[in-house]
Amino acid sequence: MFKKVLIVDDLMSINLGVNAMLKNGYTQNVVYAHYCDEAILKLKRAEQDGEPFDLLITDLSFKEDHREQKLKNGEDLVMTVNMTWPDLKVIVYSIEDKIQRIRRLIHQYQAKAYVCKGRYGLKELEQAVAAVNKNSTYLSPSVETAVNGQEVNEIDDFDVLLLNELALGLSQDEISKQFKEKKITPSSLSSIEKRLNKLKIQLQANNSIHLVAIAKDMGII
Amino acid sequence: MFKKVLIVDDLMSINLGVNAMLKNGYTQNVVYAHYCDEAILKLKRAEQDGEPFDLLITDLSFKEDHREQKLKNGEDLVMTVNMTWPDLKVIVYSIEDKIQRIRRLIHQYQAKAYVCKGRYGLKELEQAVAAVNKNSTYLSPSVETAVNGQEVNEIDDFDVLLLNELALGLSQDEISKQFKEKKITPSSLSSIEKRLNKLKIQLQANNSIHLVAIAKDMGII
DNA sequence: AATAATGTTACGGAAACCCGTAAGTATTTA
DNA sequence: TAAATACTTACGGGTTTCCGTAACATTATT
Repeated sequence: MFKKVLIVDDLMSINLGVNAMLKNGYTQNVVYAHYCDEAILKLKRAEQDGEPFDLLITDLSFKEDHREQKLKNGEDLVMTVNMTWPDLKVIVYSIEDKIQRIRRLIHQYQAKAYVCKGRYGLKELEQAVAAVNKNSTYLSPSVETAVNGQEVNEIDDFDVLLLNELALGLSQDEISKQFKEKKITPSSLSSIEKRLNKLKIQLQANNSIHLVAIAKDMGII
Repeated sequence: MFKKVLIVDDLMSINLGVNAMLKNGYTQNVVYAHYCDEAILKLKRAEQDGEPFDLLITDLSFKEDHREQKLKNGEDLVMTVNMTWPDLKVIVYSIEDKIQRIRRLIHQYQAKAYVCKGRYGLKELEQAVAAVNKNSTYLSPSVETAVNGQEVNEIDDFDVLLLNELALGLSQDEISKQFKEKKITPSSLSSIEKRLNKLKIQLQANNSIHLVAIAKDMGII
């Protein structure tokens, strides 16, 4: 049983199903938030009142709105939550299926479960809640192997940064200079070439354009 | 009033809300399909039985499955429907917000309405159904201006083809040769360079990598 | 401490890209 | 039909990328 559960999702229709499931044996106290910023506020308030949440279920993608939001998406939210309330258990429930992003959520931001919205989404979410309730973790079968599989990729932060700059239209020379200014190593043109070459082999890209296209498809950038 | 409505969407939870809305004054006969191929079968069957559908509401993105599907996504479905049953009215209801794709759906495949899933999605969908019922059309406010606005872009099929080949990792020279084989004009390296140059100016890209990244973000490819 | 292994930087030449100019071809307009 | 316009192709040369080789620096191993 959970004492208090916070659900963050801007699409009402989905909340309904989740709510029914939770009320059916897992908790009596379900609170909703439709924006990430709103979620943070409710978490803070609950903490101040001495009745903190012990489970957070959140989507990843939120439609933008007229209201300015500090946290633009679920990944920002999970990151912030992990830094501020490291003990709060987090389940991500999203249509998103970019492996790299899911990896980040699980390994870097300590999310306890990741469930793909889909045909069997609700059923899987129920299993996820049960698992987290028992201090275990859960991953949708469709992403399980991909996330826990041996680190075939080994794409680190530097690689991601590099790919991002490339996708922003900077030349390799410009990236080199920029890295030197920001004291990011390695920064030589040669090293950048070498790193891109490694990535091209890993991701089986013919050239830099192909590389960025693949990286975008995989959700690395 | 509609005689028969087909809803295509693999996420049950969303269908519930839509169903409630429709039954509330628009139709008595709502049928569901969870796969695009299944939708086609039901459309054919209904036609054979002399009781064809007169409204189709569909999502765009479908999770893949163990079952092999000919039509992979909603865009394929809308295209096929438009070719096979040009009189069947189509409403697209999706989280997707890539302008170029929506443009294609409306102008090329004759979809009657496009509604963004979101905070006010159900409300907007209701307006869309009402509009289509009166032989009108409907677009979510958030995409309305973008779709109907003067063709700022002017990006044609050739441009899209070109960008696609580029994103697949072909060099400009390879693309030129391929176009010559396939009798696609213009095919000279020079023309391809020129066209890419035009696109870089239009989309404000620094180089080809940047160009492909932008095109992917905009949903052009 | 010496060696090995890995990571970073440097350099040179071939290939690809970028960009301007201009000639040739097709279409439109007067 | 002739002139004007737009489109396609060709070419040259500077820039960037690509790829191999190799020197230098740092870390790990024995």
